[in-house]
This record gives sequence, structure tokens and C-alpha cells, in this order.
Amino acid sequence: MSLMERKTAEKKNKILNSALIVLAEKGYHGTTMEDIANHLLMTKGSLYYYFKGKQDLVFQSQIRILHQSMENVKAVNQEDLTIEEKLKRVIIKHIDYSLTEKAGFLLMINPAEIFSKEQLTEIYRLREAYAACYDKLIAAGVEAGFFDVEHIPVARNVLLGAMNWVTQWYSPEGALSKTAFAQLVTDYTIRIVKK
Amino acid sequence: MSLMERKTAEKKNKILNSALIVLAEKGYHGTTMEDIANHLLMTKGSLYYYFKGKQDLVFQSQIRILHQSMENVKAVNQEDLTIEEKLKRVIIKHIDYSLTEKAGFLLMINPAEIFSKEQLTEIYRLREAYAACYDKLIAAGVEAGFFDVEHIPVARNVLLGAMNWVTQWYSPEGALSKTAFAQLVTDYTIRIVKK
DNA sequence: TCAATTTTTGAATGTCAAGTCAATTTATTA
DNA sequence: TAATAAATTGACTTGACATTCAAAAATTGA
Repeated sequence: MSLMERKTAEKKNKILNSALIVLAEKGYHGTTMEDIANHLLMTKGSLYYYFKGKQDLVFQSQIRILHQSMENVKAVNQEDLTIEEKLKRVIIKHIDYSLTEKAGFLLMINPAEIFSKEQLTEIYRLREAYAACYDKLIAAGVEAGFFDVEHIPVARNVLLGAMNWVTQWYSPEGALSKTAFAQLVTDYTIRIVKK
Repeated sequence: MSLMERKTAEKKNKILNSALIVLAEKGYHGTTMEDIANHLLMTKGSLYYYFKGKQDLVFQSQIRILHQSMENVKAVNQEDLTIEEKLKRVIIKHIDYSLTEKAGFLLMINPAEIFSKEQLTEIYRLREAYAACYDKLIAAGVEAGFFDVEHIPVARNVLLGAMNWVTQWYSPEGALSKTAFAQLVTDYTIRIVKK
């Protein structure tokens, strides 16, 4: 990768960051290309030099979130912990990350309203891979006698629902930090699969 | 209420019904006033005879959903059941209703992106009243020794999250009916508060 | 330095959908 | 039936925003 290519890549990154910040505040439809450009002290014309359009820009930010989520799980899986501890850590990480990247997670709600068919295919592929990580952990936990789950995909979706909904009701004004809060929430969500 | 007033009320109702159907398919931003009018075999101009505008129309449909949800809980509370059975029934009803009125429930996700400040106040008021019903049931269940919950609002939000997320992953193509499906999901969600 | 290349700009364009309204049609009632 | 009121129409206005692009500015490297 040449110097210039790296510079371009970094610029793209900066744009994606700003996009996520503005999206978090105004939502997809409330965010204009101009809003994003202004946040970067640029004009909107420039954005089209780096991205095909708004859809493309937002799609790439979404992909980044999904990749990062997967990385988070992988990191936990490397650690030397019991299955239950692993699942707990994965949940905490997910909640913590979802609160940090609120906008990115809100985009997950109605992707079909925003993205093209091809983009949706890619998004669903990554989501399924992510869900599979949970299924594996739950299955291992059942095997090991920690968990009691008959319908793994159902329990996993219930679990992910409880987790993803947190962005709807967490208020940063509360006394707890994001991580402490995530810990507390996890104590209740983990019960969904516990024996 | 005069005959004509009742006729108007009924027409408004028909419009709200169609709005919810179209919204369920296309989402808020994907739905135009013309879409709603076409579904009623009218032209969009007529809609403005009954409603101030799109925001007003959608707001009223949202209010209807919230009122109906509250009615559902009240109906269950009338029944002669244990606390645990009551909570289970409330959850099943909620899930069942949320799948029937998918669009109305999706509007709950980012209301601030759609509604005015005054409308939001009203929406939040109704939501809180609804949440309070759950809190009461949970508290009574703790009292009676069925449940084990230290932070009731947290557990309740975790519970509602698991429930509200169902619209995201339920597929009507599955083998189970909405109600049977709701039952299955409830078995896992109820664990959030169980001893 | 200076020519080539990359990047930025901002004005112009096109599209789409919300909302308006005078005119028309339909329903009501005296 | 005829006057009045209610309901509907569809063409029109308006504003917002994504996208384009030729020209200008900034950067690079020989």
C-alpha cells in the first residue's frame, strides 16, 4: 500500500468516524451529507470523492461495526475462562460497544429501509456469523452443565434482544459508567440461558 | 356524538389502519402520504381533511398502539392467576400484539427522529405508565417469592428489550403460529426475573 | 521551480414528497 | 327540489437534499 493509498484510507476512516458521530445524533434520515461534511470542516462535494454516495458511506460504517463486534468476541474467546465467564464477558463487551457506537447499532434496526439487496446480503452474512458465536458458547455451556437451553436460536435471539435494546434506555446521565452499567445488565441477561 | 361525527371518527380509524399496514411494509420514511391514500383508494389531498399532516397521522396511530397495549395488560390483571402466570400472559400478549402491529412497534425505536416535543412527552408518559405495570408485577412477584430481582427497572428494561426485539427476528414462514411462538419465547424471557 | 496529479469547492441540477387550495363532486336536510 | 355543508380531487407550490461537475486550489515529485 503506497503512501497515498494510506492517506486516502485514513481520510476515509476519518469520514466514517464523523459519519457515525453525526448519525448517532440525528439518525440516518435526519443526517445529510452536508452535516457529515460540516463535522469534518469540508464541503459535501468532497465526500463524493471518497464514497459513491450516502448509502455507500453508511454501509461501510455499518460493516466496520460488524467487523469490530466480531473482533470483540474473538478476543474474549482467546482468554482463559469458563464458558459462563466467556459469555458474560462477550455480553458486557457487546453492550459497552453498542453504547459507544449507538448510531451504528441503530442502523441494524431496519436495514432493508436503507441498504441495497447486495449490501443486505453482506450485512446478514456478518450478522449470522456473529450470532453463530453465541450459539457455540451456549451449546458449550449446555454441554458443560452451566446452561439449560433447549432451543438455542430462540434463546440466543432473546438474549441479543435484551442486549440490543439497551441503547433505547441507557442514559449517560446515570451514576454508573457504561461498563459498570453493562455489568449490571449482564447479570440479568445471562439468566436467559442459565440453569 | 352526532352521526356525522361518528362517521368522521370511523373514517379516521380506517385511515389509521391503512397507515399502519403501509408503514409496516415500507417504514416511516419509505411511506408517502400518497402510499397511504392509494391503499384507501383515495388521493392524498383527502388525508389532509382528516389529519394535519403525516406527523400527526403517524402520531395518532402510535398513540392507539400504546393505549391498546395498556388495555391488554389491564385485561390480564383482571384474570384470576398467580403473579407469575399473570406476567407470563402479559408477555405473551405483548409479543403477539407487537407482531400483529409490527409497524407501530417499530415507530417506538427512534421516536425523537419523527415526533415533535409535545408528541414525545405524551408518548413517553404512556410508555412509563405501561412500564409501571411491569414493575408492579415484578415487585409483587418478588414479594410473593416467585421472583428474584434487586434492580427492578433494570430487569424490566432487559425484559422489555427481549420482548420488543422479537419483531426483528420472527419470521411468519416458521412452523409456529404467532401465539405458539410467543409462548416459546416467553419461557426464556421470564427467566430474567425468576428466582 | 513548474508541470502533473490529487483534492476541494460551490454552484447547478434533478428528484421526490409534503403540504396547499380553488374548484368540483357528493351527501344532507329543509 | 334546491340550498347548504361535507368530502374529494388533482394540479400546483415549496423546500429539502442527494448528486454532479467544471473550475480552482493544494500537493507532489522530477
